[in-house]
Amino acid sequence: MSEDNAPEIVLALEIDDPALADRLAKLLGNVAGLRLVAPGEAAAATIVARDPRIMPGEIALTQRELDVLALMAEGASNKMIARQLGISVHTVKFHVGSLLDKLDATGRTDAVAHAARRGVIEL
Amino acid sequence: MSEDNAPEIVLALEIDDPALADRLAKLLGNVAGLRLVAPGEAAAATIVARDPRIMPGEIALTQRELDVLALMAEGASNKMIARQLGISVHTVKFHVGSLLDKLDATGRTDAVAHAARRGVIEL
DNA sequence: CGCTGCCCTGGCCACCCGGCCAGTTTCCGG
DNA sequence: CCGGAAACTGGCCGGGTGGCCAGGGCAGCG
Repeated sequence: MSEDNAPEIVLALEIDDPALADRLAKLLGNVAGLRLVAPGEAAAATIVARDPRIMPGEIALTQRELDVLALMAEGASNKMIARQLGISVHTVKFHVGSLLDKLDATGRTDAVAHAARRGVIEL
Repeated sequence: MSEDNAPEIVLALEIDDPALADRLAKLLGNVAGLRLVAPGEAAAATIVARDPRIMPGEIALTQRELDVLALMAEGASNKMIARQLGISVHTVKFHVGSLLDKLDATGRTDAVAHAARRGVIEL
């Protein structure tokens, strides 16, 4: 009593591997209630290539470092971060230094990029 | 002669909306050749919530700006970028300035973050 | 031929960044 | 009680960054 009134779920397929994409398209094409996206159409969900959750070697960041990192990703300067967190610029630099170290980055831009790549933050 | 020997495709589900996730899980559970991921298992593909292709308002970046942007995302300094592209630091600054303008960013870190968000570059 | 856009370069300067030194407090576990 | 880790603060300084000024060349277009 709930299957028939639910609208179709529109799925987009974003797979580089042609073989896998083809098999998925075949399999999903036969499922009632499911439909693959039409060109230009907005999809409810997308099937992407590989599992983004596998990230071996979790980075151990302290809470404060995460705070600083998040603001860095917003493009905030050290001064802005200091104001935002209610701490001194020196302390911000201290945490940024730790982040550069832990994330193996050469600068704040590199740090944000690395963090985003490893799933530590979400852009 | 090719269907039966193909291994099952393991799919991970990463949907915030519980209702949508539930409906998808039900639908996909009945499909032969498909299997949802087991906890801790690596998936061949993942179903994510939104359609990543919706990015209204394409940013018009010149080729040179894309070059500079890519190197910026790698954490390269202006001097490094200049060496890499065989141009002067001043020219790099010029392109960086244009990027900050077009991407509506306050600094190079912000520019990379914005570009990544809008799909201009891939981290 | 002018106009426009892109690419390139120089100098100058205020500010920011990252790395170095030093110190403090708090809290948790051995 | 005495580490150790985390958080916090200060000064100093070389180099990086971003914004401003000024130019130049070279392609395509009306």
